[in-house]
Amino acid sequence: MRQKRGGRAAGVTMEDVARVAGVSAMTVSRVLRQPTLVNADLKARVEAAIRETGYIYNLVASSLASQRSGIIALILPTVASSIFTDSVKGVSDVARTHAVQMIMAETNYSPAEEEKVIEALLRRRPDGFVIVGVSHTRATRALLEKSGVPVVETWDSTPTPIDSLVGLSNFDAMKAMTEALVAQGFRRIVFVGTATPDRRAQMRAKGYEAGIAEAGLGAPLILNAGDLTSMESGRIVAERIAALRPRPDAVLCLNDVLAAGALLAFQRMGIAVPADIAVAGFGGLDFSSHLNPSLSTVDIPRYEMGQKAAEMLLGRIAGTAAQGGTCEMGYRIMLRESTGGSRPTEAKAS
Amino acid sequence: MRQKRGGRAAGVTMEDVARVAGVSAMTVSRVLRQPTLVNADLKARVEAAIRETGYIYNLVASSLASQRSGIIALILPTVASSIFTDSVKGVSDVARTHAVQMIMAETNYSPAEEEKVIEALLRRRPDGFVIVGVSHTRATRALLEKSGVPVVETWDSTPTPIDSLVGLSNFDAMKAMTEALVAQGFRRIVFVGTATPDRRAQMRAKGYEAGIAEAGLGAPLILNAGDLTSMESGRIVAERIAALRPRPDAVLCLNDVLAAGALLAFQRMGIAVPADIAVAGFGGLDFSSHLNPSLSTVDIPRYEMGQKAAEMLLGRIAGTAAQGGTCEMGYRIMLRESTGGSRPTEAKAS
DNA sequence: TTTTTAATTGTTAGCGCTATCATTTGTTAG
DNA sequence: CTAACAAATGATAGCGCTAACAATTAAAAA
Repeated sequence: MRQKRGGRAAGVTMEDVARVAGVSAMTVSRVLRQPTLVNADLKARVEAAIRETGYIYNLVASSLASQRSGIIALILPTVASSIFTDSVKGVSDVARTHAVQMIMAETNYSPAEEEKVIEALLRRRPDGFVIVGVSHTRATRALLEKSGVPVVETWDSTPTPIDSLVGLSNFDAMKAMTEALVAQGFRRIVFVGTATPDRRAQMRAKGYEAGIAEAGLGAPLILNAGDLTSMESGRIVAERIAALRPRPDAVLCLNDVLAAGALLAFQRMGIAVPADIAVAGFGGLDFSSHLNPSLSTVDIPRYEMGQKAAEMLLGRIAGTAAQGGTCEMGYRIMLRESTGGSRPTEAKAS
Repeated sequence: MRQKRGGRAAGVTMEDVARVAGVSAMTVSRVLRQPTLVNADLKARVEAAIRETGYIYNLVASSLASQRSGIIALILPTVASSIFTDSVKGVSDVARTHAVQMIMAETNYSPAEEEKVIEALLRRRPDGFVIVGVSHTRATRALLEKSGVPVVETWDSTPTPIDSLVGLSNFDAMKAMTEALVAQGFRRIVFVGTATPDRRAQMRAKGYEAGIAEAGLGAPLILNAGDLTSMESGRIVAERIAALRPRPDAVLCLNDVLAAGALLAFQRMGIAVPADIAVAGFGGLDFSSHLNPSLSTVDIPRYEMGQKAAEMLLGRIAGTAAQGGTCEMGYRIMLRESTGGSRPTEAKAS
């Protein structure tokens, strides 16, 4: 530790290592970043000096000098939800293998907050963004476009991504599930959404409506579970549904968490699933298949979406991928016990 | 956009803003960081210039110059687990209100990986660390101590923290739950742990053993659920337990995920919970209270632990808190239907 | 042997900010 | 009216690294 400029303590620098190894700082830098360019003996000497001094490379200085932060930013609606954790892991795993660090921020499903969060992250000069969702404020889009930072949007679909897209058609997927329920013989299918005006949620609701309309089942019936996606919300909505007359024969939920909450609440009320009422969810979360009865759901490749998005982003950063790249992910309709399909019926899409 | 040094494109800098506003760069910096030191007119002029130029503050340069990154690092065993998401949110919420960004990394329950991860994060010069767990390699500890970066450990307890601690006694908590089960009349209580040699897991197992020993119930019985904590592991272990003769009358699991997996598996096998066998978990996860029967568990203040850890860390960073600060969090034994307590019995601790 | 070329290392000049001190201007006290 | 002080702004010198180029040396070609 040396004292510098007004007594500020500083750690070991590359210069210190260079002095110990008897080389220039640039050579130390090369050993760390392009070791093949350095003669083996010198390299060994430098590595010994690094160990001896306990030097820790300073990525802050490196980022400033190289104009590359080695950080990718991940923007999601919320970090405290089992729905996105697998996608986070997908991004994180890919990032790690490429020696890139990931920094996360949440928008709470609000485009305005998203704008703030993205602006804040831009100050760190990330090399790229993975953003969940395709619905942004005009300013957010302008900000990202002006910054010139590669962006991959995901978990939704659009013909006009900011940059690149790992798409998922929430509309198609939910419509397919609705059709599957109709095919199973259900006629009074109620949809459970949220009050939050989130595009992905809306697309799922619309998919349901389209499925109902095409089946000629009359007016769709949508209930909102409140702002929060939680089992508790599912429970509360289940109570409202139980009071409906005539009672629906199936409940299709925006996601598996709501569906599980509803399913368990019905059971607690003495309403048999699926005998009295069927329940289906969306998301293919791990616990769905373990419930009794097992929960029918739309399985989506959450981990793979994160993975794919990160790979695409790294391609854009490296310059090997062109702007406008798009990749549509599929989904699988998993009909399980909660909708009467006792054998694991599976339909594949895309 | 200007072209500089070999055609590299550069964005708007503070210098550009200063020129437009007709002030020095230093004044722009002050407007952004210590606005009270700047005359109101000038401030307005600078702010206008910022808007006009679309300037985005560069935290990389700021970090280098100020020796403060405005980043806190959070080290956890895994990001893809519902167990830690609330703690993450706790840290993240506090960080946000202090204009600090959080960067996360996972260790996969491996001290060796933790060492690597911490070294990698140290390169970003974070202002502090929140680390889940108190068990580290010698090198990790040395690294952190040498770096002089404030550290708050959490989710476990120790008399010798690296720096500060937001503690949780896994031993006490699990022992208390064991005693509660004994008090409910259970006599053949089996414990389900994991094969992973994780200190928190071990402490819980020891807590169970101590509870069994003190109750004079003979030899403890521990089964390992495999490496992964998942409902599937719980299911598999439940099958092994169902085959035991004489059959245990209660199953105490390392965490709620395993417990839920076991509970649901028992039901599927036609083994009634709690009539044939009781089940209890650990963690107080959201879904536990929604299961049928509702799952008895040890509720721990996950969100608050994250919050407290972050607050403590920020205090250390600001220099208002001394090293060695410790804060022990409590737990609550939640006896619910899965152990026969139909009324919500609650015992508080600490 | 001399020239050309490649491989290796070093030198220089920043990257875009901020700590520190110096300077200027305005206020208050003597 | 001037000295003494406070408040507001600016000038300077880095923070610790790397891009770009220069210099040196060794190997290959002529």
